[in-house]
Amino acid sequence: MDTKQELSAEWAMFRRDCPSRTVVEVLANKWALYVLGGLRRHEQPMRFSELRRLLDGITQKMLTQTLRVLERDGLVSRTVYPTVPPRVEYGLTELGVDVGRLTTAIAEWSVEHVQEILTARQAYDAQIGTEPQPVPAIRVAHR
Amino acid sequence: MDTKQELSAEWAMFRRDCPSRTVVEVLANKWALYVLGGLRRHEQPMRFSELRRLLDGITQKMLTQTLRVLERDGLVSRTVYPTVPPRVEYGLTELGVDVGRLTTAIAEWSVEHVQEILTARQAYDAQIGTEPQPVPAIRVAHR
DNA sequence: CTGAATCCGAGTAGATACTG
DNA sequence: CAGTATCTACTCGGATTCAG
Repeated sequence: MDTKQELSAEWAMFRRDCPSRTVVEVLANKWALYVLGGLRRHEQPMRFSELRRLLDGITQKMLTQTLRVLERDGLVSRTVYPTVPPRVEYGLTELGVDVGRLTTAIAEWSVEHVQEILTARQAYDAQIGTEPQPVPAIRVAHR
Repeated sequence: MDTKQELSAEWAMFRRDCPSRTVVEVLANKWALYVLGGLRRHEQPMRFSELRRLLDGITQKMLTQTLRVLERDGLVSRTVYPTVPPRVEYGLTELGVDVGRLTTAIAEWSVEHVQEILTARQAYDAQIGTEPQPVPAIRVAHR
């Protein structure tokens, strides 16, 4: 096959030019994760303002932006009802439901382990400044 | 219990003041996801430069920064060998291995579905500008 | 109600140079 | 080798205003 740098498929995903990176860049985002998680939990389409209320703290701008990106990637569906005032509903596509399992897992894991992590942070922050005891570096041949 | 806005636990994670958000903000990051994924795949501690090579495209600055954050949160362990030249190895803690399952799942899902998503993007981008047919909005009483 | 448009400060990320 | 330290360019995200 390829005579170049033999790169097993399992490692190719770490390469800069792997197209999957563009997908990861969309998913590895706080609001994208919560939008997918919120829609998944609700189990049915939600209106813009409904999502806005659920995702406490998100601005209208970020919600719009996030929804557009997810819609573009085929993870979220957008339905406009030509009424006055306008009514727009957002739901997950099949693909969105699928990846939603994963993003939801991240959010849930965070809830389950938040205490351990907060403790770790305290420990880390505490030993800052108490560490700098420049051990008289042992010399070792470096290969 | 709480007389305030009855909020079932399943929805509390979406609130702005839920501590778990600080964890999600760490995990919902491209490089954090790849660092955890890379260390997990390698199955054994990796040196700084080794990780740098694997995570094609990451700058030394971002790698250092990402590793610090993950170390602070107790997901990554850092071992310094007092040799010359210095040798530092990074590995996953128990907690890191655990969450690594989830972040790896995201990365793998991205690889598996990148084609569908690329197609969705093309479709979305194509119908931009061909859509604006202002349907003569049907008037509907609003509530 | 559902956005689009703008302004703007803060934080992010890259490139580069230097150190133990 | 494994960082730290800068400097800069740029993007993100928030606040505000306006519109269909």
